[in-house]
Amino acid sequence: MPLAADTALASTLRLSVMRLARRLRTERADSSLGLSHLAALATLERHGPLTPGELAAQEKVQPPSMTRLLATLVGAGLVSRTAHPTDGRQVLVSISREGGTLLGEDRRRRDAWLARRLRELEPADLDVLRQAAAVLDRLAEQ
Amino acid sequence: MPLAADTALASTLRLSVMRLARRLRTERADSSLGLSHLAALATLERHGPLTPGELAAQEKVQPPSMTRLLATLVGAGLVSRTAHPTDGRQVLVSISREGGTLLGEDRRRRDAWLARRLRELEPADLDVLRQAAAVLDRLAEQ
DNA sequence: GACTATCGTTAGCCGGGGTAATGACCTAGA
DNA sequence: TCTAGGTCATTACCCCGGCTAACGATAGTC
Repeated sequence: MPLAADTALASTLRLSVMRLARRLRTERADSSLGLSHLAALATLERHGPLTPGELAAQEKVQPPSMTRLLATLVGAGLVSRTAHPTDGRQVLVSISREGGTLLGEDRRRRDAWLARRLRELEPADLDVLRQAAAVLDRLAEQ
Repeated sequence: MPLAADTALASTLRLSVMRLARRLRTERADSSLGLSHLAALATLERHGPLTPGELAAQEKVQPPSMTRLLATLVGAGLVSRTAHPTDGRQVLVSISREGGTLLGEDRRRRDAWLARRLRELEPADLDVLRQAAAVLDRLAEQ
């Protein structure tokens, strides 16, 4: 009965993923910036300069929340605001050199913990994870 | 060079897990109770009656936060407070029948989405996930 | 040239986390 | 035995990061 097997797998897989996600999240208890700040920074790095509105949409956050978030980032010198070339209402936000550096460090630090744990696994397990990563991505997409 | 391969895997695996976790989290946009409430409820179901302090420790939360959280749950009739048999300072908190029911429903609802997605995968992919779940658990533990 | 729409921001609310202080109760030592 | 100190839950209060509503400035349109 493949259907019953699927729901059982769904249950255990959900718990496993959430547990590891929580662990990964807490393994970043520093950097003074919240997750949302880092996420916004990462999006800016990926997409290049964006308006606050576009960034808010990307991050699934309301514009006022993004405004406040940007105030923090600008204050820390991690992003900069520039005037929009043609539309006086809009603003362009771009990541600064410092922002890119901080992002890289944070990413490296978070990967470090997981990489250390991975080193304790059997090669066969690593292979499973390698294949699983792709499947997990397919599950999450859309 | 297995070390470089590990850090690359760490990076992609971290992103995959976090992405799926976010997706699973948002696939629960209702039930009026926050994640912390459900987590506390689940812990009570797993461990049986606990004192607020023990529960707070389990949930990695400070006691005052647990007090407030419990106030909500008690108010909703999902848990009940009883006096500690030997220690007058302490309190025992246990999940109620309604709490168990609500927990089951929430779990079922969350599993449903994932189970539906799993049904669209190849059997080989399912096998990978089955093996991966165990490995992910091992990564998260401790 | 006035009217409307859009954009970013400001003002203020709320939930859920934290620390500090409080009160009830237990426990050990004089 | 009773008193001093420790432990537990709770209360009071603050912070952070979401949200909606309201507002000022600028574009676009008739």
